Amino acid sequence: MDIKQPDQSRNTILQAAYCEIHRKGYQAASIADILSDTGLTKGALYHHFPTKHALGLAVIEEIIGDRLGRLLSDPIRESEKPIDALLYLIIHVDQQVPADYMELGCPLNNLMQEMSPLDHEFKSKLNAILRNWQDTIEWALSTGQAQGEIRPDVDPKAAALFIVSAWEGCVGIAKNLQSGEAFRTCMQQLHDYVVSLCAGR
Amino acid sequence: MDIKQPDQSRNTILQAAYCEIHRKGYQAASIADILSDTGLTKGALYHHFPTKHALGLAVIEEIIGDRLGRLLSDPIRESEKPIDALLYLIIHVDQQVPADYMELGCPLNNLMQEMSPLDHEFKSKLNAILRNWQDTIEWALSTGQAQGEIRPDVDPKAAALFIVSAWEGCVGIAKNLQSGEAFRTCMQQLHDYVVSLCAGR
DNA sequence: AGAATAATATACCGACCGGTATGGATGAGT
DNA sequence: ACTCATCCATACCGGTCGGTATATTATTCT
Repeated sequence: MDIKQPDQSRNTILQAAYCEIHRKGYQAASIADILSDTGLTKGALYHHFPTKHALGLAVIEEIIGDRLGRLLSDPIRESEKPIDALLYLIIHVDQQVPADYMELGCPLNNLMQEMSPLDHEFKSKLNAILRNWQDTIEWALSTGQAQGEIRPDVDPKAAALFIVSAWEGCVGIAKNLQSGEAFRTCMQQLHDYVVSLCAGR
Repeated sequence: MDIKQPDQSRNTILQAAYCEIHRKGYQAASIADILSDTGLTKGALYHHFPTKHALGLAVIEEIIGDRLGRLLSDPIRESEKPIDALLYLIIHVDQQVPADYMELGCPLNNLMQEMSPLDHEFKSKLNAILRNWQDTIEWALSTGQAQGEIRPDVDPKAAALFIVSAWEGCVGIAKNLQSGEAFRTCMQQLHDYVVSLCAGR
């Protein structure tokens, strides 16, 4: 046995669990398979996490929420022209994401589809992430209205809800069709929708 | 034991499997639970279906495809003004569907999300249903163009792909939020998108 | 240095799963 | 009425799952 590194072990398990869950879903992800990739065993896992359920929640909070925020919210929040940032993201998000995302889909959406009707803790944590994303887009639309870019008759909250819904829908359909081509044409249509919310069109 | 009715038994099992899969997903749906609702046993099931896999495929082909076609394609195909039929469906589909659809989501989308990356037979059969739906909407848009309702610069195939994607996205998000309200506002935005494809806007 | 505690490995358990083997009941054909 | 294929129930199997009990090793504290 090597040196014991609790924090690193915990993180190794979290990452492996994330990958396994992303590939197979939460319920089909087996503890044994998660551990086989790492050099660790059940003793380590059940020392850091009381149950598989807790491990799943930790993956959501500490990995998925974090990554999604960094990828989809931060660029918009940090931009002075959030609508431009949003439009840029819609078109170029497929280039900023690991290659397997196309075939495996969005981890957030996958888990929501699988677990939200089954477990209310999963549901609330996943919905918090979704809400955060939606709020960001709503903020972008409101800011766009203040800047005169977005038409004043647009309802930012409703439009933001639709954008995240359509976005996840595009990812899901592209995953089923196993087609990056389909994803891009689909996101191009979403791009056109957002443009249709802009003033002077 | 009662009188033997092979066709009815097969159909009973198919329906029970459909409900169980709709509630829990394919992998989490257990043979025992499927049968417990019906009065039948494994002997009956494995007489009519060689494996759980074959049962799942039969559910897709004989139930899901059928229902989706009846609900979402036939009204459009049979209408003389398909765009109006499409817009009507987008707004009123939530009233034409069993109550549990809101919390359980679309059976087609659920299965696509779960199984398409895992099994190519599931994927191809599910994609065939999706393709059929998309083709219907593409046909509606093309017909709309011929009737002068839809702008000529609209790409019917791309727009149809986006509509089904966004549609499934709306259902999925509404399922996670457990909110019929969210579903309706979301579909209203999809409605507005389709209207934005119409001429004279 | 010694004691206490944290961290990890190993072996094991009961529950459940999909699937099978077998046999009995039913109905159709002759 | 006898045969035979269809239909279905029951008991059982091997395998996998999440989880536990326990022992051992590493670290930290006194």
